[in-house]
Amino acid sequence: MTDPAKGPEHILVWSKQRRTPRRQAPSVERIVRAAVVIADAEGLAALSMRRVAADLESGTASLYRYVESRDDLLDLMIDAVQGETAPPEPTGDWRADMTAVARRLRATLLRHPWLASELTGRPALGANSLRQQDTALTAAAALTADITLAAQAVDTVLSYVFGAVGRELAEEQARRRTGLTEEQWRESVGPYIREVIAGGAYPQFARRVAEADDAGPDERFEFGLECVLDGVEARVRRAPENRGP
Amino acid sequence: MTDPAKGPEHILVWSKQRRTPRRQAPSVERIVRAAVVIADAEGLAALSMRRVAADLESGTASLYRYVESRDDLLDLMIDAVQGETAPPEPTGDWRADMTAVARRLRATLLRHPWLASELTGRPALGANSLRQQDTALTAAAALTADITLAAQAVDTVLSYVFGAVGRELAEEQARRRTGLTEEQWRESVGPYIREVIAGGAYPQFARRVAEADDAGPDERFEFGLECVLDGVEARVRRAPENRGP
DNA sequence: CTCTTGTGGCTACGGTGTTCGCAAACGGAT
DNA sequence: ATCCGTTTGCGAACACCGTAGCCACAAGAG
Repeated sequence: MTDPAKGPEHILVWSKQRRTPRRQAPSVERIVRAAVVIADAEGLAALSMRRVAADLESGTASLYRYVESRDDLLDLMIDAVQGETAPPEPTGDWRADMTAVARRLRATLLRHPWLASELTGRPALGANSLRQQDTALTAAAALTADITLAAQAVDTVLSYVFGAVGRELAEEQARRRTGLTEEQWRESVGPYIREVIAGGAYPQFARRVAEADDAGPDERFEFGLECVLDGVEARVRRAPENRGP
Repeated sequence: MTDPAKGPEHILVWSKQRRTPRRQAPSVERIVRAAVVIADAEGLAALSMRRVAADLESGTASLYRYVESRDDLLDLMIDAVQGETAPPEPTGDWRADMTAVARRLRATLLRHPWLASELTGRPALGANSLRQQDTALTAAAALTADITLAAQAVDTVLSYVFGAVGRELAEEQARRRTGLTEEQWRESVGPYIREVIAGGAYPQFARRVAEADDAGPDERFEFGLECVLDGVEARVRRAPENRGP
């Protein structure tokens, strides 16, 4: 008769305490913040609605009062992290300003390893993403008054940053996923690489590995960035002749 | 004695027909091919082991005889699509060769919209990925004998390509996910954009949208690529002085 | 004909995102 | 002080996922 499977508040129905004393409201910001913390620390795979709810000490279904879906939450996370550092002050020196934008974007992408792969696949239209666009355009505007050209310059530079960090993250992510240290990773990949090289195909790749004088990630990024800025600047400076009346 | 819980083939045990007539073996290649088709057509989200098995008309669990896990399958897919077009013949003209590599990479990434976001997050160490690396290095070797410099040049160019296509895909992916046409998408985003611009922040972004003279994706890609190649070439040509004895 | 072996796949487990509908709490009007 | 409409939290359930264990069968060996 009495239902023993009901729960631990075993007897008197009317004596059950208020289920919860009206916890503090989750609110969109709190949810997004918690989700970002989880994703940063344990990767996107560990980010589940249940997990977020647990960290917030609220019920899972409650989250849906504030966020339409997991996908929605991801969009909010993306914009949130993009707004966590203020855009640099424009100095009027387009190259310095653009470099600052690029470095800031890189730092953001590295701080949140899930960001890059999630950004490939959804357009950044949130307020903070747009502010970043605007800041970059302001920098480029100092280089040329032609907004079309400036936009293309910005696109080119941001594309480079995006791709460079993506490749930079790839290796780190792989290590993180397997839980190995830098040392262990090298040791586990080494034999395979040696074997491939010994095969004789890929002679240039073999040379690269053998004479490996690879710089650290920072230097590599800066090298590429300088190249891109050089190229963009030269091309933009050359272009206006083609369109003046 | 008789086990009634055995199943619905209720009477004669020996009369049950062979459950399935021993379908043709899945084999790794067949599995990978099927998975790629699904991911291309319906996105990575639709790619489940059950779905692959259904398309192959085999049992789900059977796939695990050939593939260790879903993650493994993704790695195999990545390398498979990278090998589906042969690398271009090197001509000795580094710029032409590098352009060919870049265009080919872009084409591959566009043909398989899931590739870019999956590549951010795992290093490409498959045979076909390595061949691509090697081809690019061969092109760069025609520019400089310094393999370290060549490697950095390749990294820079590939980073740009990767990032540029990533941004290019973002919008398309968003549309695809919502199932809207180009037209509908523009209409659904338009009001929001107008609202943001009307807010007065983001003046440069507003200019860009207003004076929108944006070229098509192909032109944008080529513009950026030329910039990057210009910059890389100039910097590499200038560098060797710093390291000669 | 029997025995061994390899292989396909059913079943099940523990997780996921999401929905439904109820109960509790709140806020205003009476 | 009491009632009532609205908002809010959330337990339970659904459909689906990746994966492990085990069993039944086909094919080859003796």
